[in-house]
Amino acid sequence: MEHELKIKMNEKLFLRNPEETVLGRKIVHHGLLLINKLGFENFTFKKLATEIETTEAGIYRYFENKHRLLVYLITWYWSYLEYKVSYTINNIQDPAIKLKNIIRVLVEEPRNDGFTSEFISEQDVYQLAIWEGSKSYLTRHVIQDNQDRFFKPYKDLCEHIAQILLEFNPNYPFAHSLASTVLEMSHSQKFFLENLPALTDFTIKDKDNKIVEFLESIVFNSIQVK
Amino acid sequence: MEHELKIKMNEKLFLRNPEETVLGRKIVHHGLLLINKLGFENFTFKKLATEIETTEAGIYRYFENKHRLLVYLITWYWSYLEYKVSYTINNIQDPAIKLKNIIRVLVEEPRNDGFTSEFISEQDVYQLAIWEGSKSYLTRHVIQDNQDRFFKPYKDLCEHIAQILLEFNPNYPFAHSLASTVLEMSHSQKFFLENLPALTDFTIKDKDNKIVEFLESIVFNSIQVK
DNA sequence: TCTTAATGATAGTATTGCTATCTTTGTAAA
DNA sequence: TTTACAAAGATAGCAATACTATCATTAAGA
Repeated sequence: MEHELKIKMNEKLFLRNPEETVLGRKIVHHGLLLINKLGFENFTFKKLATEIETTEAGIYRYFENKHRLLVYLITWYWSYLEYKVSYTINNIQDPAIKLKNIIRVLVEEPRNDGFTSEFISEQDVYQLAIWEGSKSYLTRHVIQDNQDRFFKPYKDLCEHIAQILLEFNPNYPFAHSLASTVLEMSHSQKFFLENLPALTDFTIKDKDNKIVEFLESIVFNSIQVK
Repeated sequence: MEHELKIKMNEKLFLRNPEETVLGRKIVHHGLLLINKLGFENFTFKKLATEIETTEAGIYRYFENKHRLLVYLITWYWSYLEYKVSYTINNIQDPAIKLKNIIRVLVEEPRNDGFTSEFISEQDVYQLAIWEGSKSYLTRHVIQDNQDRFFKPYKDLCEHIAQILLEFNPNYPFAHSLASTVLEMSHSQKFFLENLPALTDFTIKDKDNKIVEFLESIVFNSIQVK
């Protein structure tokens, strides 16, 4: 039995819910592919419209602008990750094992593992998160976007991880910062490895194992009770 | 006696060296201010031209496009940081003290401390690094830009810090990744603190001390010889 | 004084980032 | 079965962006 993952998206992210129509799903699906192909800066609604054989105006009926589409996709990813994290640590008692599982989930490129949504591919949205994730909040309207709760999935995920860090060591004073550090670095180190390898100690051959080791070492050495 | 800091910029970053002319320096100086004011996405050469009472075409004679100007400013910042790092640890033997000094230099907002260039304000370029720094490399042309050595100052700085980490513990296997983590986090955590505080454990009141503590704890717990 | 580099002034073009309007189509209630 | 209504298609248009090109003017240096 497949478990279709249904993520409740923030309604302020769109003008018309893209999940509900064929065109909407095409916009999200091909939007993701096209941003990944061109990079966010070179991506336009015009190009997407051509790709899916609709009109620019048609896309604007769903999303106010391309940044909203980006945030839509990235928040989907965070929600998806949060679900995956909850799922993988379910029934585990030992916070150390929980944390190890979480780090592995963060670092490993997702496979099609049954969480899949119909129209958002986990692999693709993971690549998007690596390349474009921080552009979702590095804007002048971050405060307003935050008030509109666009970053709630990210903050929830961070909070979740922070709570497990505190479960391990209730006196650790930087649980949230350490959680956001691990989240950010799981993307950055991967980007660096592939594009600016001098900023890391990994090689493509290492696959994900060394990044996992690195993040584990940071986490456990930090929260260890002395 | 003032020590004017002269940073040798990568020549591929510009079409005409902006340091050498009044207009060039105005472009860099006011470009920095205007990107900080508007955010990089909303910044245009047209707006900058109006600001400094020249023409768009005039600016294009110096920089191929606004991204090159961004990279120019950000690499200036990295070079400046590298200089500052070298300066602050000069004559210090103990790698632990070196590292503490470096972390403080990374986290503390620069004051006018005599390293100042004539036309680039350290405070402003520091704000730029926090808000727009990662956009300098999060592009589809990162590989080409890297081949053109645009990121050499960043990599040098990372290498420098990595070497000191290894001085402390020659067996630590993730010196470069830890160095880039500290570099990235010194910006991210600051951005989060000011804009998405739920991702941190700091408050504005804490000033920089807590971020310093946090980064110190990560670094020293990681590299400690067991 | 001549030369040349830098700047200014102006124009133009393709693309981007939208908004507006009008028509067609497909479904669903009356 | 007609009606009606929402979604999508088609088309137009407009201001801003991201450039490039050309020609005139100025300023400094040889």
